[in-house]
Amino acid sequence: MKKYTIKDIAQLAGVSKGTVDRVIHNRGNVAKDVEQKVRALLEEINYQPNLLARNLKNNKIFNIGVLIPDPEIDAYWAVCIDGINSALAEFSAFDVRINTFLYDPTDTADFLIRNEHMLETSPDVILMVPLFYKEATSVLQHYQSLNIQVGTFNNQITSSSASFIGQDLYQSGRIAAKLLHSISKNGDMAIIHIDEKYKNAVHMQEKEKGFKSYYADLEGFESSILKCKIKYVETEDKLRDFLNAHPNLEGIFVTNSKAYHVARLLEAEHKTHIKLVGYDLISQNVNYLNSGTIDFLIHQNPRQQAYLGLKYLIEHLVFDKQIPEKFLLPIDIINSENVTPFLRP
Amino acid sequence: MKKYTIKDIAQLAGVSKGTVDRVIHNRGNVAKDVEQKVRALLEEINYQPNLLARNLKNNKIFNIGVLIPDPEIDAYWAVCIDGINSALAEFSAFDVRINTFLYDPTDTADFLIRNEHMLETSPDVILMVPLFYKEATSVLQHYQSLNIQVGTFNNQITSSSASFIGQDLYQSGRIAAKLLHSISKNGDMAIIHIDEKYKNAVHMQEKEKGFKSYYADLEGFESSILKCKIKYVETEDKLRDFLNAHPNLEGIFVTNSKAYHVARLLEAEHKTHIKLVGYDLISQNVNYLNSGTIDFLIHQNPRQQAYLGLKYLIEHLVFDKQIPEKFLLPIDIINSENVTPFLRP
DNA sequence: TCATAAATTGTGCTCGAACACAGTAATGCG
DNA sequence: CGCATTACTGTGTTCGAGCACAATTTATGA
Repeated sequence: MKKYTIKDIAQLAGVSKGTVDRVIHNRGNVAKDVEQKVRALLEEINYQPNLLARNLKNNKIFNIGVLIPDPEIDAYWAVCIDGINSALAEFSAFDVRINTFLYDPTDTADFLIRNEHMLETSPDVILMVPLFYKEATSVLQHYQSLNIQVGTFNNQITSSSASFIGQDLYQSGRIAAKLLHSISKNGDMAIIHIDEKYKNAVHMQEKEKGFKSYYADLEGFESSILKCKIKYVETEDKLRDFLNAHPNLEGIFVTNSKAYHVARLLEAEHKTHIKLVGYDLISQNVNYLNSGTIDFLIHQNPRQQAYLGLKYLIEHLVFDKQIPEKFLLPIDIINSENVTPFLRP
Repeated sequence: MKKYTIKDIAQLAGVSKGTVDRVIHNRGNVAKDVEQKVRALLEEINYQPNLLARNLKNNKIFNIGVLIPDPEIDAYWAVCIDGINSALAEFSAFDVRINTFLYDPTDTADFLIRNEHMLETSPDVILMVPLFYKEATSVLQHYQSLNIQVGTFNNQITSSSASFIGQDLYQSGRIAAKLLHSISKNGDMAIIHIDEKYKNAVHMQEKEKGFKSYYADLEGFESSILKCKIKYVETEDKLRDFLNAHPNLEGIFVTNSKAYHVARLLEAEHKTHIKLVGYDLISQNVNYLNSGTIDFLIHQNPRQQAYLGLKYLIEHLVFDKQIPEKFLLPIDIINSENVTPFLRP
């Protein structure tokens, strides 16, 4: 009934706990027959070391480096801080310290600078959002050569061996399509990419592919899928032109968190009959969700991504647990009626 | 930088660790001035005991009793077992044992019998699904008098002080209404209660209220909200009659996991144009979701409910953490495109 | 004043794993 | 054979909290 300890096994094998310990850690200096005997016993009773005792002894202060975009510059990242704090609170029993470094999500140079700063704190493991593919790739490679475990979220750097937590972007595009299809069957559909200052091109392309694949699979869909790329600065005018140029438009899919720009325009132009699906529960979007101009939002759950990322790293440090190489969160569909619980900290 | 230990505080206060320990645990026998001094120090440096060390010493085997409906009788509960196992795996570092007792969800007497069996294992804490209000109330009262902490999920027994994890049923009714409203605007709506053998009447009523409240808040909704109560045994015929009696029906809301019965009939009667929203990701429902006959399912997340319930109890036992009195999970909207990740174990 | 009780404080052991180091047995070699 | 080297094994300390018990100081009463 009670859990077996090293002492128990030593007794059963008729040796001392030192010997059992040597076997467990493959530290040699054990006679072959004794080793086999002990190993057989360990196997038989499925010995699990007491992690509390192990960790009590190795009472190391773990230092975790966190490198994420600055929420002051893009509010999307604010909830990540919550997620990180949740994970920290959960493991407050252990001596885990974090150093958070915020970088400007519009500035690749800043990313590299902050990364240098982080490196100076000599972190044991690292959690980061690798927004910039090229820069992140080399940075991640560097960490691999330093043998520092890195967890990433939001953006997957496929060239790297770092663990990743995020969502299936292709599938989320399909979900958007399914939602638009279920609320407006006949007219044209538009995919609108509103460019952010930093390159999220891969993100948006994946979503577009998913969106298109849904309609391609559909039998009997006669209307067309339009596409519109807009630079952040020219949003208003170009969007208005686009809307006027396509009077048959019935649904719009905005591939990032900027759906509120479209919503604002739809209200101004009295075209709120056009269905609108976007991403992310930032306050501007939620307002338009509640007013009915945005119909659905897809929740990328950055809070949970950060939380899980940190949790996996801590459990790896503290309990030697394996970090899943890739974990895709379920994709939440949000409308005005279920949004509230998703907003709480 | 390093975490403070009792020894550190003792040194700072110029006393022995025994005295500090007495202050921390209010065990008295400490001079008033010394106590104040130590207390001030504890406050100042925000002393947090090393939970590893604490738990290493108190190496007690915790015994958790779990009382839930038998998944063999109602498959809905199968995922709860997964959730429980997840929580156990997460805390495998601690000596936490569970004894699971499965009761027949159609049989109040069986609930009481299994409860007796559980009681015989003298559990430290209990996790249960209190399906039957009357029986559960008295059982919970008994546990309260025995000073055994109980966590409940799925069904809230308002008369009890046991902690509860579940969902806002009223709100989930509103969500169903919003979904149906967004995919079919003009025709009549029906709320269908398919009676299960056990009384989930409160559940279904709350959902109905929420559903109605959504349409009541709506301006310019002219059609009617119909209602249909069906006993499990008479499903087919009565449903068919109901459908034929209401040719203007455009949407159906099934208030429990039995939407697949309606879906089967809709397919048989070639009335799949009628929109259908139901509950729970059981395989029959998921099949109809994928075939398109069910449009949305609302996910009550029983797996997460069980997981969280057990997690809270374990953290209470192991870390003395407070158990939230009531925790309402966010309500997930599921369609055919986002269902897959929600099904994994 | 001194014995004794009461109040207060300090010491030392425990939990289980990890590891350093001491101890013992076996073998090699001149 | 004797001494050294290797091969193996056992002992004891550490981590931090908790608690029993010993030790010390202070108060009380005759």
